Amino acid sequence: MDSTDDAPASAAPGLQARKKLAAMHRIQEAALDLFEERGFDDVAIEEVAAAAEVSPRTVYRYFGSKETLVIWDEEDEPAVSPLAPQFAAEDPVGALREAMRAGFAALGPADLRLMRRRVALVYRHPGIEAALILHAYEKSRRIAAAVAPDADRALEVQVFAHACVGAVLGAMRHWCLSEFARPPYEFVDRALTLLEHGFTAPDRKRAHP
Amino acid sequence: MDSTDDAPASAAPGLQARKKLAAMHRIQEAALDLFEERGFDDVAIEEVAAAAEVSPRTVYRYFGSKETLVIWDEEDEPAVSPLAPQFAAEDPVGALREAMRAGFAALGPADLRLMRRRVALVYRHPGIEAALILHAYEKSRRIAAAVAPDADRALEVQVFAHACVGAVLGAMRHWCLSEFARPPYEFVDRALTLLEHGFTAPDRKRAHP
DNA sequence: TCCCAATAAGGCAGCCACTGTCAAAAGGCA
DNA sequence: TGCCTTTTGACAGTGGCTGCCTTATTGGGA
Repeated sequence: MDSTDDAPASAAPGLQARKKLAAMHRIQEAALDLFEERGFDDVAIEEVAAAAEVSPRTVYRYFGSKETLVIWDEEDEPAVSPLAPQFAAEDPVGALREAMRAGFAALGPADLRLMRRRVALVYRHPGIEAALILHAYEKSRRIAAAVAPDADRALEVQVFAHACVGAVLGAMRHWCLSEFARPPYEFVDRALTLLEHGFTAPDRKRAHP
Repeated sequence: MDSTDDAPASAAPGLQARKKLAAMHRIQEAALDLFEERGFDDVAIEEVAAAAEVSPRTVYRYFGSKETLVIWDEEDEPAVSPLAPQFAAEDPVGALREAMRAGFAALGPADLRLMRRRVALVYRHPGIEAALILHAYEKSRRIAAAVAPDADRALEVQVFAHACVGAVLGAMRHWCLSEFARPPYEFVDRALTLLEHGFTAPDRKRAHP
């Protein structure tokens, strides 16, 4: 049905799809406002819906869960498949690093501000964090399955994927803990460098080199 | 009731604590039975409580959430602090490997059977998996904070901790996917070996292109 | 042995996340 | 304009989870 969009498939998302996307942004904005003001647990979906001027049912239809209101990212969905071939390359960590660098570089100031708000909420509420980690794990496993469909390497590739998720989420967490003092890519870069070198003896990298 | 443990608690867990632990085991057993029979989503806490002959309120008091009925492990709690000094050693992956090996070796056949049931349920239901991942992440962060309280190494240690969690969970997942054909430690061992070597070019380990 | 504090368990009422269903509305096409 | 597809909203219901209060159960002292 909608998968093979008509003539202007790639560049034209369709009219209704745009309206839906605009509504999602409006709903997420309203949700973040309320969550920051009164806390995630003390805001009912009904209030978010009222603030965004849609019905509660529509909020659930679009987002599926309360946590998704925070972790949803428009750029997140189409980025799955084109990433896969990158990881089949010689240097998968380098590919991920480059993808993250490009991703952050493409963000405008408004996008970055939005991401900060979302990250801050994620690490203030374990339930949201759990949803984010699971989301990242599943996404990484989809990529892993695309890279290595054969069974004997599946474990290795998946462990690598999980490690990447752990590295990126750890970086995001420390970006948040540092109160966003430095650009997020620096944290990701440090985390990924660690993955490359392996963990034989991380204590060697102690205070005085 | 089967409270046959009238013997004085040797290690000082207290009498009531023992009764509570016995009840928790009984409740978890009843929950696993029902979840396996009819699926996690189609079993209400009320039914679990009835099967275990306690009140629903007590189930929540003991476990806090429905997912915890599956992921709870008696051995899980005291194992936090004694693990920390191990990781400060020269070879943290080796320390984890040894801890896991010893942990699995200490399991009796009944324990192993219980773990298989729990793992199978975890990977059949994303919500339970999310709870388990979050639990593992938080535990790993507690250990990480104990190992490296200083701020500048915090990111590195946390990334390492997350990577370990990803490796172990990936191993558990493939243990489950293999239908528990081989001992679980083999999967953990393979996953941890990967962490040691780093991810500079895992494709080099390919079968034969 | 009995009684009394302290703690744990049960019962009850309620909130709210989430879902299925169906009717109303909006948009596209002749 | 009228028909048809898709989308949205309203309603009702399920069940996870919590706070509050009452009722057992336990342990200790007179």
